[in-house]
Amino acid sequence: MLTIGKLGEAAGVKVPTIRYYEQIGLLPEPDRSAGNQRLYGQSALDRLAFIRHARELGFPLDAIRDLLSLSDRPDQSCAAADVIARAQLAEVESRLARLTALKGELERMVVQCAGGRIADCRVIEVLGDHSLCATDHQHPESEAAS
Amino acid sequence: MLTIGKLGEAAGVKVPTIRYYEQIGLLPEPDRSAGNQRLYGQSALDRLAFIRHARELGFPLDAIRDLLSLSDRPDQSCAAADVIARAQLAEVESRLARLTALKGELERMVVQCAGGRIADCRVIEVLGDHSLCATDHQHPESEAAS
DNA sequence: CCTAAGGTCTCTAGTAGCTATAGCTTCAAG
DNA sequence: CTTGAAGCTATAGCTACTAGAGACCTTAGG
Repeated sequence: MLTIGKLGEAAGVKVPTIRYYEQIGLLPEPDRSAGNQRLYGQSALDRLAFIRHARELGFPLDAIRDLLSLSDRPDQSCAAADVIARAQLAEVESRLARLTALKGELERMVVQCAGGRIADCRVIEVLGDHSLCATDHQHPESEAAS
Repeated sequence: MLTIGKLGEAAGVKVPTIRYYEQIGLLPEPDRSAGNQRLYGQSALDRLAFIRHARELGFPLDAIRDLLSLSDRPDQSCAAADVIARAQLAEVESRLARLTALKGELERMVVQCAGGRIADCRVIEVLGDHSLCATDHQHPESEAAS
């Protein structure tokens, strides 16, 4: 049996994050010690490692919730899991495309900056005038994972 | 003079977002009509367009705040602006690298899924076992822009 | 001049995915 | 037995907005 600290260490997840996952129902409420401290077994560790790995791959918690409930029913079709993974892949690809365009624009901007006064600064100028841009860079929307 | 709706339309920014920018001090408090409605002039439009463009390029609001105050002092060196832009470029490059790794992993995962039962699903299996991964994909941290 | 529609006002709360703080209790080592 | 680390709950904060409630203003048509 692991305390929450040991569990976090084993799974590479911070302690408050584990409590947060429990709070939002991603992890079941564990048994408690006589002194009311959480105690976890192997299944909690497996589940938390799964969550962490999916987070690393950028899956949102809602998708992870679905994936977890799928993995709890091993006999069903994996089509649903495939759909979720493909959606995540599409999301990553679209973010990649936007970021690539941004990178080009930022590079152009930085390279052209001659290092003089603000009044001549290419960075400030480009920011103030979108028509100086090569692309139509639409907002890079994204998402985090710790 | 523009109402907040016209300003938003002209700059491509939603009305509540403009009020939000005012609230956090990115935009100055504008004059008001007799009926207490905000009225904006050209300078507000320029400033808002600058902000929008910088957001599209992924700059965080704090960086935009700095860039705006730099652009208000045209005679100073643009070194500081250059630093901010280069930091943003570095951030974008690092996100790109992480996303590229994620994309590879997700592709591997999806391609290997044979479409059978959950118990055999490569997607679920890989998520549950990080050692099946090719890379050490560290968390993709990111950031949004509308 | 009146009315109706649509724009604007303020304020509050919600989103994702945590992180941080305060003030307490429990546990393990010495 | 004491002390310091680790745990507990509860609340608030982070980014950058978005959504909603309920009231007020503005303007075009009749």
